[in-house]
Amino acid sequence: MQVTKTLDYAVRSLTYIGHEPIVKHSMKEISEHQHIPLNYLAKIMRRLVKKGIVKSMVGPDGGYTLRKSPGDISLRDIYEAIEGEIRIVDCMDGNGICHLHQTCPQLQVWDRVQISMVKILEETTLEQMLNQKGIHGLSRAN
Amino acid sequence: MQVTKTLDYAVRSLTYIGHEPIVKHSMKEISEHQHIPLNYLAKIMRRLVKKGIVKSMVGPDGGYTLRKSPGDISLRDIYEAIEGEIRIVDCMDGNGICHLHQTCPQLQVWDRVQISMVKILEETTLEQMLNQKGIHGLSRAN
DNA sequence: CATATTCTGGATACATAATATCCATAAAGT
DNA sequence: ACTTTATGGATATTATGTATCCAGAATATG
Repeated sequence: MQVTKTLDYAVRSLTYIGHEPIVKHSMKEISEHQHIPLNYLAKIMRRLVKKGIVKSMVGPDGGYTLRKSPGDISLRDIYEAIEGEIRIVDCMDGNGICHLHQTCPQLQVWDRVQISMVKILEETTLEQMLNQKGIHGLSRAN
Repeated sequence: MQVTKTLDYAVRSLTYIGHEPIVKHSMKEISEHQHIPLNYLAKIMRRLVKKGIVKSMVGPDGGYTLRKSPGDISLRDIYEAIEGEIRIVDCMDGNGICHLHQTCPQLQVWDRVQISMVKILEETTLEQMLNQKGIHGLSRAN
């Protein structure tokens, strides 16, 4: 139940690019500024390209730009580009039927958790994150 | 970002016991009825014992009972017994300082997600789950 | 056209965590 | 004594996340 490093890398790359959405940013540049292993970043960027979140230009002076405006990129978009469809429980087999029990006492709770999470991710845009610098000392639920 | 099988096992065991909270249920019995590998279940039960969620009796006709009433056991209790403190991002090092950036655009969102999740888990008791049989076809956020 | 630069795609290796198994021991009932 | 059941720790197995490598394609520049 944790945010993966990979997703963190993706968000960091996008916020980095998002600060100058028009300028092209090369993988090398992103990698260095955000401390992300270059080769791994390559893999991440491919997924973001494939999902239409960033645009890529090959060749010298190539790099990446945002394809949409920061306000039109939700964290859900990013999440799903990296991790695939959001699904916090994996209790369903191919037929959508749990082979153990016809009735599952847990399903409803996890569903609520997931729905609430999706809602927040959907409401949060890259733009909002870009405007959120300098916020610290948040209350953590310990 | 997924519920682990282990946590699922724990909840299933507890709902199983919770149906007859007074009766002692042996690991063997739970294991068979809930299709959980016996030895693995042993490990899980130990944690639930240690956290005061179930009570154990050794010897013939031994087994487990709930230590508290189902209404007093929250899913958060179970989660934390199994997984430890809830923390969906692991971006903090020992000093609580992110060594990469002084300002993190993501932190606030993940915090919101976590808080909302903790809230739901805290509000949900074992009792509620026990009364939730037969609920199906929930809307999943796809 | 030749060259350097940068992204692409797939294969592969490595690390870490989740899951599972095993065994020797202690507790307790008959 | 003997059987049953939980305990504790060690270890193995598997899956997933993370990282590396390399050959190839696109493209700008001189």
